[in-house]
Amino acid sequence: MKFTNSEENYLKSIFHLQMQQGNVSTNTLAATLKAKPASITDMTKKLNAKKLLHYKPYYGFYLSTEGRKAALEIIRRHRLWEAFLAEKLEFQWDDVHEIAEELEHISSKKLIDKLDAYLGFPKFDPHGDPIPDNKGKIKEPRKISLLQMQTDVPCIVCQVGNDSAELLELLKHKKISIGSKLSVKKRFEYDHSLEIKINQSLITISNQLAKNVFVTYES
Amino acid sequence: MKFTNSEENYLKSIFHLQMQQGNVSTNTLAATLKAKPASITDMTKKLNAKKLLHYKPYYGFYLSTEGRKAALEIIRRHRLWEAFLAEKLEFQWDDVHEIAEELEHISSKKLIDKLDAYLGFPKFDPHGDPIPDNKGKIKEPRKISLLQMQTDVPCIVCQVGNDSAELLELLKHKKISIGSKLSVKKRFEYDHSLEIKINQSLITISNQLAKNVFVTYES
DNA sequence: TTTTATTTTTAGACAAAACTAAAAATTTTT
DNA sequence: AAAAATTTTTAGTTTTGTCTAAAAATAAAA
Ligand SMILES: [Mn+2]
Ligand SMILES: [Mn+2]
Ligand SMILES: [Mn+2]
Ligand SMILES: [Mn+2]
Repeated sequence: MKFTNSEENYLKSIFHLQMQQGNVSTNTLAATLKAKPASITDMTKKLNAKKLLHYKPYYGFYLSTEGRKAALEIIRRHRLWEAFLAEKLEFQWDDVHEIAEELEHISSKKLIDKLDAYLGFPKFDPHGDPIPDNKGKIKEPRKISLLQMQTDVPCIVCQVGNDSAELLELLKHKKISIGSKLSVKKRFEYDHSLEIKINQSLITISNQLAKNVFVTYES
Repeated sequence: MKFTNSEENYLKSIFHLQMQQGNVSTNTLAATLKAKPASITDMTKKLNAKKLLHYKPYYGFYLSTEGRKAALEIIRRHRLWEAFLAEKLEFQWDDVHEIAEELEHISSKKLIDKLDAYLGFPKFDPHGDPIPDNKGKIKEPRKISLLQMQTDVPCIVCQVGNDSAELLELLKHKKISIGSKLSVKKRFEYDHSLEIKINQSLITISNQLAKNVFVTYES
């Protein structure tokens, strides 16, 4: 699918914010894009209609699988161009970002794959950020502790914090294992415990346990 | 000064039309830009207000000194990117134009001058068209259309009339490219087609094609 | 020199992407 | 639980670039 420059900038910013915090709010996105909140709502509705993100009025939004895929393509283009500017054209590393902001919107797949090959398939951009490959895969596996995971986003357990018998026993008892699909439903401020939905039922997880369960977004 | 993509496309097209004919008319520009005449009038008035062209309602228009300077910068960017795509990224010559149509709008002067240096300050793009230097100077080659070329004189293809996909496809099929050595062997009065010798074989070329193939004498 | 055809311009509409100002929903504080 | 503060959305405008349909100007034909 082909997007406008503006749509692409939104997708990219939402992706980045999502990496840091969980759910993205209208105001934070407005701040990073240097736009007014009203403009964010407008575009958010448009991206929602295109099924690029999940949006519930007043409760923020997060990218859909589609949207995440698109964002990764844009990030790939951005970082490959940054690599080109720095390595081939001898730009300083603090000088490449602005130009890459424009180059990233040129969407020819052939162009980007050829550029990638020309640069020798670099894994990182000049700032050390990983460059997604042509399948959208990033070198570093993207894992988040359940504590960081935003609510209501389906995700998959991919790693546990350690191999202690006690931890594994508890996980086994709660029927959580690598590959389990779940989503965080609620957080309690009192003891920082979470309620998660797994296997069609709601269960409670302590803060200590959540800290040691790592998930990735559903692919 | 900074222009919108649309303004730049208009400036470029007007420049090219001006090279062929003299004054540019609303309808011809509409045809080359694949837009409606009403749109041309709108943009023409805007460019006139910005003093980029001289415009007299109902009597066509032509670029001002300012406008010509801007057009040459865009053409410089376009052709440098085409050179980059062909030489560094190994694109075919009939495959570079479309992508350069987008790249040409990235206006960083530093980027273009660095790209120019990286390519070794090329004088011609993959289609044999001259690349303006960073002062806007073009080095015009001494060239003759195949139509004007006398028979049995060896010559070298140095330029094609335009970058249209259809023209390039036909040239590719006939194995004619920049640098090809050939000589005109025969002309036919009936349809003004020619027979030329190229790669040790005789092939037929239509009048329309010959008009758009330019050659220089062998040096 | 009228009439007809063509070209060009105007008038009005539309979509995209932004904005301001005001209303509505949510969150926080009292 | 009510009031105040904050966040988010809606409503209405603006700019850019395009379009269609109709009017006006110019060019060509009769
Ligand atoms: Mn950008
Ligand atoms: Mn970077
Ligand atoms: Mn263009
Ligand atoms: Mn060219």
